[in-house]
Amino acid sequence: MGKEKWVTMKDVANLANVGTITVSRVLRTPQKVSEPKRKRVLKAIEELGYVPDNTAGALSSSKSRVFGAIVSTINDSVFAQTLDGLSGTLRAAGYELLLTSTNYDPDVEEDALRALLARRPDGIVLTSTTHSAGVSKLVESVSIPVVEIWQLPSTPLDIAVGFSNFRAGYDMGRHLIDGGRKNIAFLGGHEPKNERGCRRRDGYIAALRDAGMVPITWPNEDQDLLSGIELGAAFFEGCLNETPKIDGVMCVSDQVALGVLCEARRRNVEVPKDLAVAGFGGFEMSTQSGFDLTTIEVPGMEIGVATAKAL
Amino acid sequence: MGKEKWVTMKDVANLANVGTITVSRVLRTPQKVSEPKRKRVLKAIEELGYVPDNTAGALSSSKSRVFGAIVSTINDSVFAQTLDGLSGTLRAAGYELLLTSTNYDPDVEEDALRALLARRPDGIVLTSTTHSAGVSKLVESVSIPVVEIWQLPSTPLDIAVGFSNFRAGYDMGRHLIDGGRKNIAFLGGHEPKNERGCRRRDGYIAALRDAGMVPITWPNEDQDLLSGIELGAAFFEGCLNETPKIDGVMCVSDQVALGVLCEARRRNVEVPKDLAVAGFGGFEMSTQSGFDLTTIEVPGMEIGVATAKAL
DNA sequence: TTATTTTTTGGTATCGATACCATTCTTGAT
DNA sequence: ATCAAGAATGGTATCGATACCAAAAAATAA
Repeated sequence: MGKEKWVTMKDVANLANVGTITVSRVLRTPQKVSEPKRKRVLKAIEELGYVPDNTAGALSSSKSRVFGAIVSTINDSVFAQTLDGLSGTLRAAGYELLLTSTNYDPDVEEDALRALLARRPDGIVLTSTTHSAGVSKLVESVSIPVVEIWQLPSTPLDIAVGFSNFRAGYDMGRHLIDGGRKNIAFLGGHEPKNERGCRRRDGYIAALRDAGMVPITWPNEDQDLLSGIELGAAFFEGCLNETPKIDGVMCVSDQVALGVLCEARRRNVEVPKDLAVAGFGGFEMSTQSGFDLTTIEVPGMEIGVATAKAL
Repeated sequence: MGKEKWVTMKDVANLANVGTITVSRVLRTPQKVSEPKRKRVLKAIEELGYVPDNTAGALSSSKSRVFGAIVSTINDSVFAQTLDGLSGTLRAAGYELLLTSTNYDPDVEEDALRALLARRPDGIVLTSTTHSAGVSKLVESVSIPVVEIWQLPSTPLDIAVGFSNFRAGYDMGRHLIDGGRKNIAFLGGHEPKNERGCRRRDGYIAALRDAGMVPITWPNEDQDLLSGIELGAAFFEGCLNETPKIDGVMCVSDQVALGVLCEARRRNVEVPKDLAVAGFGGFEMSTQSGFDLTTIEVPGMEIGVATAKAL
């Protein structure tokens, strides 16, 4: 067993002695079918173990009940939260999520988008806001909702759900300044691939400039590595070597911030007395006791849910 | 702009002055089409911005080029790694990943599976190994490959890729015993929903029994909360109150282990002098300096890749 | 009772691409 | 020059569900 063909709607219709269309209606608009027939059909479905074929349905109704999402990486707790929220909400509404990750590679984005569009999704979620010309063109030629999340772009393609990274960076900068820190550095975020991180850095720079302070950023060369704990430690080390009097650091992410905390401990730098550390992301660890880490929490779940509703 | 219908294969065929089937061949089996025609077709595709409709293709060829995955949660770095590997490998081969998360709820699994099957995927990936009768029945009636990952089940449904959680728990238990620890506790893992964690605990228990030691587990009541850092701290606190002489703890996950480390720091318990801490998962943080945490790394990426290859 | 509306039901065309078969065009061998 | 074998190409049926329209049945009004 297990090698038979799929049971079709016709099989169900035959067994229940009704037209195929009636079976379709039992599944999509049950209120339009009379009680006795509906029961017969449901019984037949149960008996045959019928599983509807959505690809066929999508073809004729041009409603695939699938949403496509393109994320830079799944391996990031905040993205993951967003996706969990998105996927849960969508499934509750009878939709499924088709997921693709690009690993921060914009070239991949276009391919991924093509592949996604080939499935004729009812909507698309993008998590980056700098798009190649090809991507923009594709998106424009499509008549389905496109939601950009995680950063409010200046020129949204269609719909956007999220928050301003610039603003987040600015606010955190102010927070440290208000806390009396004199030499505040920003770690990470020079990677041109991480658009959102760069925006936060820009916000930080603006905050310091507005306060008449000198921004210190590290690293200042193009950097291929993604943010991680090890990187955080390395960044901090490098930054300290250059500017030893740092008393506050703001990190592009919580992971980097944790790296800084580790390195600080190793060097016997007391947090928060000698050093204030700020992160970003609301990574679970950060909010837990034992660490003096200020962080900006991102309501990932909420963003996911809001996105789903927007669609 | 943006509101027209989709360009179809026929449009392309007309423009290029060939039959629709030729267009199809240019995309699927280019070597069967002569050079000049192929060029004409490609040019027409480019010009019209044609994006093939895979739902239609899936219908006629019964090959959807989509794989379905059901995971308990995306919000777990190891799952995320696995999914990243899986998705990347699949996309390279021209497949897409349809993702669903169940939040550890077995009732949801069956619904999710149904919804997935409705898309007629070419294969399915499951990350739990205890299935409801409905799930098993569905899987058996299907003639596509089903891969169970992350735990080797005693009676695999179809294909299984992964490792033995029991063995992992046993080995870690031995490791602590060999390290000279006398009072080793296992934290977490009593949640009946987390099958894999329970297996690791069983392994731990077996290791201690084999060494003539008394296993200590905590908590011992059913526990709905999932593993997290905060929980780790709470577990450790509770466990210490009951059995103060603990000198080694083994945690169901790295998150829990980190919680223990935080709590230990707060109580001035020195790690690893007074206390050895072991985790599970290869969570990035764990392997980083600043913490004396032994962990079992799970090659998530490799599992993902291996799974993709198995399909 | 008859006319009229409303509900229920089924037939048939259709969505867009691919499988299968038939046809035409090459190319090389005899 | 003639034929065979193979490559290139197109026509048509098909996948399984839904849209659309028409027919039948039931309910309501006159």
